[in-house]
Amino acid sequence: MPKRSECPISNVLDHVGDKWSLLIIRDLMFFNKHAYSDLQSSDERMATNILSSRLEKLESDGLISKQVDPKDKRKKVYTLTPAGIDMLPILIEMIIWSSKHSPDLNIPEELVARAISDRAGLIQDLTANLAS
Amino acid sequence: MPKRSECPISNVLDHVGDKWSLLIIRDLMFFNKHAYSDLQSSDERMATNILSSRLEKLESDGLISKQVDPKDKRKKVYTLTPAGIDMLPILIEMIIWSSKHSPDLNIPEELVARAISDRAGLIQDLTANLAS
DNA sequence: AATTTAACTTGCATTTTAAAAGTTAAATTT
DNA sequence: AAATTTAACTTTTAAAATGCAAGTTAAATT
Repeated sequence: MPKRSECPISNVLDHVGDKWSLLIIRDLMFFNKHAYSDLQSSDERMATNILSSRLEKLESDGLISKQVDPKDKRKKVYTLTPAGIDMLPILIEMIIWSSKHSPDLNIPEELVARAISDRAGLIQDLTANLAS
Repeated sequence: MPKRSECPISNVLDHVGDKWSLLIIRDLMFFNKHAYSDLQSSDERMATNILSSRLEKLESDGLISKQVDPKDKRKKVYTLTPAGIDMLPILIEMIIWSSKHSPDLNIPEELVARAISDRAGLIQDLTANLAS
């Protein structure tokens, strides 16, 4: 996706403005998924060709990186780059929005509680965990 | 878009997970645009049929509302609902992300500075402005 | 050596998008 | 009052993206 404007919001959407990319980032961030098959087995059931094309774009956009698993060379290990990790605050605000406006969803209550009462601490902890 | 899962992030994407919807919300939120023609004239140049379909979905999702302008009955006035206003923190985090990772963009420096140093105050002020 | 697993790619039908032109009702101009 | 312009769309059609199923390849396991 070419740059559509100078707008910082439009810019983020140029990277992750679709139904799937942020779910990949979510899985890498919150669920410790690192393999292609892990990502494919999420509840939203992304088609394999779409997953493939999104991983390719996220990697070329610098949000994720891909390495061969040294223990099993069939496997690829997908991880977030610093730019990908920095999407975390956006995801947290989405969680907060849904907890307020879609109370019908099954959202871990303690996560929401901490996101609201200790946002900075939560971001700090999750970021530290991802860096390691 | 039907609900894809119980995930709060997926849920937000079900509402605004495309390249355009959040730009409409941005224009209503930051640029005081309220008319169809205003929205169409943004830098990103959304096609008129897409704008129309997105406005329809955002309204049926409860993020915006539409009224006839009493002063000029040709005009419709689009405004954010409380749920739409509550997307603000998500947009702010996007601005912060872009300021950090796409420094080539022309982002109002004072906005970014305040978003970082006085997030709560900024949200408070913008929200108050939108409520009126 | 044969089978299974992981990570994809390919082919094709369906859906969505984009670009351009057309429609309708209300307001403005002549 | 009639003609023109404006605002908000809708329609049409081609191009692109999506979704589903099946197929491929290399590495690991049996």
